[in-house]
Amino acid sequence: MATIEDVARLAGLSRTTVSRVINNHPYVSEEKRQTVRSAMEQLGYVPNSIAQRLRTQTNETVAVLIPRLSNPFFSHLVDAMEDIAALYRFQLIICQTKSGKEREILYLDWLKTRQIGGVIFASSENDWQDIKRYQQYGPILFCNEYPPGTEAPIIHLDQLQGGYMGTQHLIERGHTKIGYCYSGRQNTNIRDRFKGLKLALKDHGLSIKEDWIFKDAYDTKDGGRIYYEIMALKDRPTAVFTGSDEVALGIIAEARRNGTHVPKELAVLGFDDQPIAGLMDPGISTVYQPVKDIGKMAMELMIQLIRGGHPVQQITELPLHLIVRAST
Amino acid sequence: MATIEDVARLAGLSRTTVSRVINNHPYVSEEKRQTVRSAMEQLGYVPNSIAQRLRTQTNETVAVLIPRLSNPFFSHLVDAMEDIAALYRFQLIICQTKSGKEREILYLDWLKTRQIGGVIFASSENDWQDIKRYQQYGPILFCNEYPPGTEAPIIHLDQLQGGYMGTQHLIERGHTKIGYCYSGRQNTNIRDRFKGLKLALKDHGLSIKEDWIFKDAYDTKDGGRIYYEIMALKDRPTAVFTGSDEVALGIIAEARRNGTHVPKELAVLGFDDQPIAGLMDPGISTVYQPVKDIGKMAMELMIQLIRGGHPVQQITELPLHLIVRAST
DNA sequence: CAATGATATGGAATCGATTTCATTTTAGTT
DNA sequence: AACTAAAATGAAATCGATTCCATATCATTG
Repeated sequence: MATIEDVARLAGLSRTTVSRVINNHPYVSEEKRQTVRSAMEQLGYVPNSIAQRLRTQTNETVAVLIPRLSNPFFSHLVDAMEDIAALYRFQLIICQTKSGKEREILYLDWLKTRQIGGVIFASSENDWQDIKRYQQYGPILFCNEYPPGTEAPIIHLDQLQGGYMGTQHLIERGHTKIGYCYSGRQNTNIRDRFKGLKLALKDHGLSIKEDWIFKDAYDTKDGGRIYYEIMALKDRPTAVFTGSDEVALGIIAEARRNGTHVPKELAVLGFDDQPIAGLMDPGISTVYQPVKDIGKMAMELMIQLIRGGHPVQQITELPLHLIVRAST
Repeated sequence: MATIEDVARLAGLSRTTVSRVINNHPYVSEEKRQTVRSAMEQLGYVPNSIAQRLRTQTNETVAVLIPRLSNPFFSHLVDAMEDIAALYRFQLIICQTKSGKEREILYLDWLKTRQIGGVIFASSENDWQDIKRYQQYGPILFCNEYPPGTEAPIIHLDQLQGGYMGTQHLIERGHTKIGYCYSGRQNTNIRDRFKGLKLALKDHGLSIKEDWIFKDAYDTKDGGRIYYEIMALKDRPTAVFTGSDEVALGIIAEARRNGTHVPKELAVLGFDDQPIAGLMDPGISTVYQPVKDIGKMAMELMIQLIRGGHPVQQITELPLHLIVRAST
């Protein structure tokens, strides 16, 4: 591998001049510039970016922490982030935390050892106080989810508004007995969404029964189980606000198998607007989250911060959109 | 940020000794070892890995080139790769090529500039000759797809066997008029799969009509269109082997809407075994690809190569599995 | 007791770039 | 022609580690 030294020698000039040519600095005569260029060409020289990073103390790599990539929400989020990163020639490192506290810290340590320039949390299990101490090593920001008390830039979706909007839609369709499913995990997003639901109910003089709240709702299988749990109730909800399209799909599939009409006997509202939602028959009404938008915004901001911007404790909140199909 | 120099000064020892402690080298007395340890502790010192990389000329980061992350096949593949990378404390960099030749080369240049230690191609648009020249800068291997003539390690799925197996299944179900859909792109995988189909037909004294080959089949929408194309034919296939579950889903959905019975009037075989395949009613028969397995194997091999293994021109081929549901 | 090998430690070179500072050359002004 | 500012160039320091080589101490052995 040719080094800057080799180029300098071949060109009969100093390393300084070669460096100036590489970095397009002024005060190099056109003649020498050409000499250097051809020497670089001849040797197939490219600057060693590790050496550059060490010298300039910059690191144009961003780590993104997500629970797992096979979750479509996160793969779409990272997809959008990578587009922006590539645009600025930044590198994007994938870190799957598997929702583990220790894994998160493991990846944060990469910030400490200067392996990466900044960290975007797309989900987080640790408390803010434990993450905070890493801020001194580089910019940290949150996209989508964030721990309570976060003192760092946050770009997220207005889950409260999403919960409110979805619930209001069900109420407008004439439902007064509305059920709710959620994963059972407690994070800001899930909490806010539930707050939105309760707020909408309250604003319309309604409330939710304890029996109508279903936990551990992650996938289609859970949806199937929840269908039976609903049917087993004496006082049943006539509509369910599920936390995900998968769960909605599970409920709808089981309902069909058992001859329960959707939405007449049971209305089902999904969340996410994943491809399946539009393809099912009946199509699943759902709440669309502008994932790509927050992904792009987060990466844009991160790049600015790494390039020397000042981290402002700013909160950006994007609205969710209701997509009405046939299931409600 | 504390440097090794600071630690040495505080401990009253040389940088050499501190380095020896960091790297667990012998010939350091237990006493000094403790002195160094506590100095490191006191200063909150961690070695700068950029400096380490420069000095040791090692780079424990791997770039994975995929068309796009929102394609579930690739997000699952990368998921598996990241698990292994994390295990060895390697970094995984995501590179979405958007199936663009130039983008591929852009990322390959990162190998040249030493930003990354090795590259895994999960798909590739460039010819082998154009990729070959980058081998001198670090290990390159192919996982899933590869250009003809590749002289690098390949880990892939036996698409020929997959095509054969799927076709044989349809023949066993009594079909003699079998249609085929594919993306229209030409890569080794798609070609091999088609070869498998033709081979199975030939072995049973059958053949395919030009009219029964449908191109530009990427998603559900295309599936819908293809359904009508099939129905418009005078001499119709009674079964279709689609290149993806999405396309199969599109055909099935449109068939149902038009009262065409699946599988009686038209049998549909998918590919990939994506979650929807099992959830649909009727469930989609499909060909399952052990994606996680090739992902893990590829990353294991890459790490060995980066650690100084000898790249052998080896080809690892994993079999596909048939999953029979209700659509065939 | 001298010779030898194992253990411990540090000085200085090195990895491959950028940048400061000093020096020389050129161009412009009076 | 003399003077000054701008342009061009290079020597050497620097980023933060590792490692080669030299040297010093210690224990062991014949």
